[in-house]
Amino acid sequence: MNALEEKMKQKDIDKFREDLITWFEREQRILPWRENQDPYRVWVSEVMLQQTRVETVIPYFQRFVEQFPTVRALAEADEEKVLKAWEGLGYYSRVRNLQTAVKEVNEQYGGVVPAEEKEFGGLKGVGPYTKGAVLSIAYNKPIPAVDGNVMRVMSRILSIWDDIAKPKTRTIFEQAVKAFISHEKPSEFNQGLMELGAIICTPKSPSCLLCPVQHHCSAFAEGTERELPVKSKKKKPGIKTMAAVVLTDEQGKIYIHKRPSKGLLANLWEFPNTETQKGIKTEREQLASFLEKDMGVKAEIGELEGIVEHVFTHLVWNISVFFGKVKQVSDTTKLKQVIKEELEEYAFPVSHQKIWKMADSVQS
DNA sequence: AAGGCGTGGCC
DNA sequence: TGGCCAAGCCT
Repeated sequence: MNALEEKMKQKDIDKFREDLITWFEREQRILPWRENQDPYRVWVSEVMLQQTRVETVIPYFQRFVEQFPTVRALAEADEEKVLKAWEGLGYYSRVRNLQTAVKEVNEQYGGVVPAEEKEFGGLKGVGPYTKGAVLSIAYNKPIPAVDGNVMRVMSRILSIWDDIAKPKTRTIFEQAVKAFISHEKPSEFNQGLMELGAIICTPKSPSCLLCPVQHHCSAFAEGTERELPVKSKKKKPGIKTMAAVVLTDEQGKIYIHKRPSKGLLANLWEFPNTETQKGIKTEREQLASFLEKDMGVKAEIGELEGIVEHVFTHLVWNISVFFGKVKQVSDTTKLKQVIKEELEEYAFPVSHQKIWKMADSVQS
């Protein structure tokens, strides 16, 4: 008898599976990516839903699949437009990886999303969760799709006290789901686990009295549902002080900068900015020096207009915002000059949208 | 293994 | 209001 069978007998597993699927088929939410089983649409939705709430994703998903309806459309699109469609969703490497992967599907698999685990799972940005989710939902493959919901639900069902913040723990849940998953309706089973986690088996205050698998739940029986899952805490983010400038010239052109292709907010656009140090030089002096040495423009910088704070998962930016007038531009400047109306064609992170909003409200 | 990588909503 | 999260992946 293995560890899982000690927790639940095969007969009870059969009943759990049936109860879950019946509930899902009756209670599932109507969502745009559930209109059909198009593997491409399912894939896009799963990537958008990584670490992101359903309500946030819905409008992005609708616009995205309208603009890029097929693998081929996305594969052939300009990265600039793709990033713009993702603007505000966060974790921008997701969409750059998705486009990389879709290009490979277009070229290596004739535009058809591969249904084989090794092929699909080998694509950029497709990890163990996304692989299981897309292949089960779109192709009815009985492959586990273990996300945060599934770990929460199953930790309670089976009373699993391993720390879900540890990468290794996910494999424990994959083994459990392998034993539980329906081979007749793997799509409904996987989605049912996630839907249950989203609607009933919620993190803070689970609705156990409404739960379709309450009588299968070890945590409910023991009254420990609010203590599970166990999740260790992350350290709190450090703070970076920065100075940014909204630069214009006599023709009213605005000067913007493209971020590097790796790292934070890769390939997005921003207003020229630099990290500042407390000490000898003022922020204005540090900014002016940065513009001349690193950006190739000489400018007159005005008084401090305000401060923008932006909180990332792992980092806080405190940005002092200035306005500046460009006096001289080097041939090798790293800044792009655009008119106000063109700004909307470029993808900016929310932090820099806040900077523009501050500038725009002061000017008008 | 642990940390980088966004954002908005909730209490 | 600051901490915690929400359908993870990459290095």
